[in-house]
Amino acid sequence: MRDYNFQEIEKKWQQRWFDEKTYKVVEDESRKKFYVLNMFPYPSGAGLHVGHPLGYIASDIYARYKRQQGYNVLNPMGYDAYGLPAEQHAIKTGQHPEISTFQNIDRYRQQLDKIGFSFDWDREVRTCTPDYYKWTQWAFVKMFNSFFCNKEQKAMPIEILVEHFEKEGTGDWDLACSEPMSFGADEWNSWDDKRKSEVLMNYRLAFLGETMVNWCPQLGTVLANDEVVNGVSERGGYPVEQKRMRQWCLRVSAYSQRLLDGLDTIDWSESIKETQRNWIGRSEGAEVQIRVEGSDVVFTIFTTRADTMFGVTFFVLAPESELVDVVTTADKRAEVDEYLRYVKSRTERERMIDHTVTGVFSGAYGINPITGESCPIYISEYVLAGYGTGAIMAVPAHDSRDYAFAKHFNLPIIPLVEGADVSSESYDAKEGTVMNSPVSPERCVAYDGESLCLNGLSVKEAIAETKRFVAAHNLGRVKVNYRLRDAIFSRQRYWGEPFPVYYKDGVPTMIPEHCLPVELPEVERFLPTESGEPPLGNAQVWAWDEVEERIVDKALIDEERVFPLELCTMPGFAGSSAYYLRYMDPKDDEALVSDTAASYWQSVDLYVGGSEHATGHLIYSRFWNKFLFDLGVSKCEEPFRKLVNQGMIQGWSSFVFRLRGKDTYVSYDLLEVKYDDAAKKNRFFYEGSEADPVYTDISTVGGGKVLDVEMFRQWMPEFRNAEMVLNAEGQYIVYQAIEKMSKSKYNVVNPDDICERYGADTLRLYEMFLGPIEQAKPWDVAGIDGCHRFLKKLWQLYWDKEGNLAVTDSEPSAESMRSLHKLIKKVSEDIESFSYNTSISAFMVAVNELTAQRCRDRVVLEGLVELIAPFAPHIAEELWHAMGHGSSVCDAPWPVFEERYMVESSVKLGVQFNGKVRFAMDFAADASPEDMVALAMAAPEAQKYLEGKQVVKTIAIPKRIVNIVVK
RNA sequence: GCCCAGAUGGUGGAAUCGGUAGACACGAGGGACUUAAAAUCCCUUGGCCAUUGCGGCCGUACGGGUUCGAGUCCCGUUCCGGGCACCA
Repeated sequence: MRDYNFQEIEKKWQQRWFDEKTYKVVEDESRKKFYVLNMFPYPSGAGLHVGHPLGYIASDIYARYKRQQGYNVLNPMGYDAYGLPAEQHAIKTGQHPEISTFQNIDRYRQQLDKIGFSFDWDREVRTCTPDYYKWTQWAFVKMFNSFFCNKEQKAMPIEILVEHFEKEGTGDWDLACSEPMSFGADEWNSWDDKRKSEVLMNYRLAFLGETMVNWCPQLGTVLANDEVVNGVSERGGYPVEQKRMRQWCLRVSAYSQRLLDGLDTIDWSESIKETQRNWIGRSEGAEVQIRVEGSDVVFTIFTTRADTMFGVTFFVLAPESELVDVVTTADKRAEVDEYLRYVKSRTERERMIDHTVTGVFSGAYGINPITGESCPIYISEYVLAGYGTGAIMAVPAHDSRDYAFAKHFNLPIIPLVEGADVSSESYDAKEGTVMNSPVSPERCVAYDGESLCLNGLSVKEAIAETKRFVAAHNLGRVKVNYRLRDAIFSRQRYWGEPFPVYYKDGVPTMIPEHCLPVELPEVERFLPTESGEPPLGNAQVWAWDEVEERIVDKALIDEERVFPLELCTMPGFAGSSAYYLRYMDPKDDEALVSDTAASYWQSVDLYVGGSEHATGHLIYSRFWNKFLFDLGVSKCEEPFRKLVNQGMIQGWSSFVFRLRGKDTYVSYDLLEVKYDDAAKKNRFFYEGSEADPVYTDISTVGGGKVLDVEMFRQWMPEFRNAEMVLNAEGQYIVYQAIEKMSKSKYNVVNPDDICERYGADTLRLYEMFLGPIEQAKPWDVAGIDGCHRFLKKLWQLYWDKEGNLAVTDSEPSAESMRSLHKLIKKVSEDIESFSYNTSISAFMVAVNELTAQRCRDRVVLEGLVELIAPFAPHIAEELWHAMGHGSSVCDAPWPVFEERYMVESSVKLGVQFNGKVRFAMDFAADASPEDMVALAMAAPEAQKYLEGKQVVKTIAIPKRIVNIVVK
């Protein structure tokens, strides 16, 4: 017997793959390409845990499978190296974040190398290196120099817009913008450069905008919408407040429709597409102009329920709306100001949780253009400034929020749908027949002799009719609104891409493309400056010399040629938005990606990563790609054709219980557990005194939740002299809970330890065997022995008792060939559908069958190695070479399934009577339904079901089923 | 509240087209080998009844329906997970 020495085998082949650059890939027009990509990791200080490789293994299997099928497979890896943890580490230790980041990257690389991935490391990218972020800055400059035409639905160079303005002013062009503007050519031509640049800012895809932002005081920076969860920061959980600030933004909203439409063309899970659809939040409606009574002021409201205009009893403005100031009457000023102060005092989180009705009357009235009636204008925080126009018409009968407001302020409620009972709640459904629209003919204004009447129509018809009426008589327009907002692109941080921007007389100006990259300057301190500037304010050499085109000392700033540079840096998603394009051509100095490389690789065929990026990276990346597609750089409208979301692997956290104020720890089974309703958690008591749960490292806990007391005492000094209260069996039982793997929870399982003990191939197999790839599951080491045993059995197929290769060139038996081809079929199908867990089961069955058959035939055993190679590449490589092959098994052809080996002379089928299976019997494989029925009825087992009964019906499907219905 | 995805043994999970439910693995129990342990191998393992007779009944969250036949399709209910949420 030859032992399966996995440590030796894996070390040997990993070295060979490295030395021979087995996984290096080059463009080759003669072969079909396939692009596999993992979401690249942020290299954290905690290193890799067993959850990280899950997706990498799944995609590696697919990549290796495709390569064996003859595809030219691109399977790169890199690092998302900019991030907050490295900066916070730097603030704490004074060490430059680049040092700790690069250390972490080295550690990741070592850990990844032990698992045997087929990455082409020559294509590695790191978002924090200047040769990489040069292209992040470049894309930003391109966005700055672009506008978006709504009619063409694409980005175009800003020069075209300037030319248009010079000739026609705004004209009839429909443009994506921050604020709608209207001016003539004369007006434009009369403006100075500063004014022109301000106006252009309204249209640029990367623009400096004065907007409400999520400001996080604790982090000292603004955050994008997807970085704020439940009103607190995603990282750290700090409160977030709304603040008006001048920030760089990306006009992601311009691409709303394309981002939505693209979802129908890509192979992503329905749930993640739905998440993105929600996030984009398209709603079709109408904008209607409302004139303020007794003045020329006109404001616009947005509604999706145009049909309810006859039920409007008041209007509401968002407290942040500029209109508040305009409409408020003198006598209400004090009240309104007080209300605005109250709104400002509330945090985003308070506003989200607490929905009590608040608001104030502005003193003004708006005229409903349909009824001609005046309704009071209120100000309330339930109307959001950032959506629609920041103003609404309130229809309490058919909107629950308006209803609550109307009840609170005693405003009238007019029902508009037949049979709707609005005595205790609003009727929000868009169903039913419209009435009261109008109540009487005189309560309706005629335009050009036509007045609106909706009575008798269905709600849906009424919506369409009102939209038509409003548009036809210039009372407003049909409008599509999106919830998706522009991305705030500035971060008041150090460890990120610097902006290629300087301020010339306060006008933001791009640094010329040929001067990129603008490298991140050195600073003394990574904290904001004393005057409150972002950390880059600490940099001394941080000013732009326009004549010499280089970065110079700040002290040289003058009015002619040296100007201050932007102090903010770009957010985390900047570097991760186009990295898949850079992998195609990572060393190119002339372009983000060369035209040839982009044309060859097109887009990512398979993208694997976590679903937590659904509203962040996966939206930004699609936006970024669409922009680059408009530029002609990217060759595909969508960057990721197929997306697979791997589930998180959770850890088992273990707790011991410390008596409050003592160094005594009580076994879990001795405690009394009480549920505290107020705190919504369990509390634990021992002999009347309370015990607090304390994390203990999972390595201190053995099977059966028994704590190794000695190990526990040695684990941390604070437990050295711990007194342990044991149960009757003399054991200390811990409490365990499933949580996300995290360093601070001491529940991290490290892949290195598994590789050490069982080998990388076992780890790969086991992670895939754990269950469906998309599903979250706790890491449970218990099952790993099964996968390890399987590899040992596989190994034994190839060696005889003396340890020599046992493979022979004999003619394989029909049953061995059947076992093999059954496996080929199953595994090929499973890989295509990412059902790796079931293909591993199929391998186990096949190996058991071949062992029982004492199969030694080369044809079968080589086929087996070819099939297992993507899953367990090390053992496959070893066996492949042992069987006399010189080249790597990763270039071995993928076996082709042949139906002829599956042919069986007979099939075993269940025979049913009245739909229940009663017995099984053999039928000829080509038996006709009639023969099958006859044979089944003649069988001795059948007699007791036929006895005294009449056959009503027979159903027989060859190779499937025989059913006989009797009565 | 709206949208999406789920619920199968002690556990992870199979059943890909409506056709023998529980593959495969873990755990558990029993046995072989061994001084012993580890390793390895064999048997049993959804529930209940019968187990000196090869068998019977029930069973895929719950209640209905379609069908010769339903884990799978349809209607309703409950529960768990995820997303969105004063978005007009």
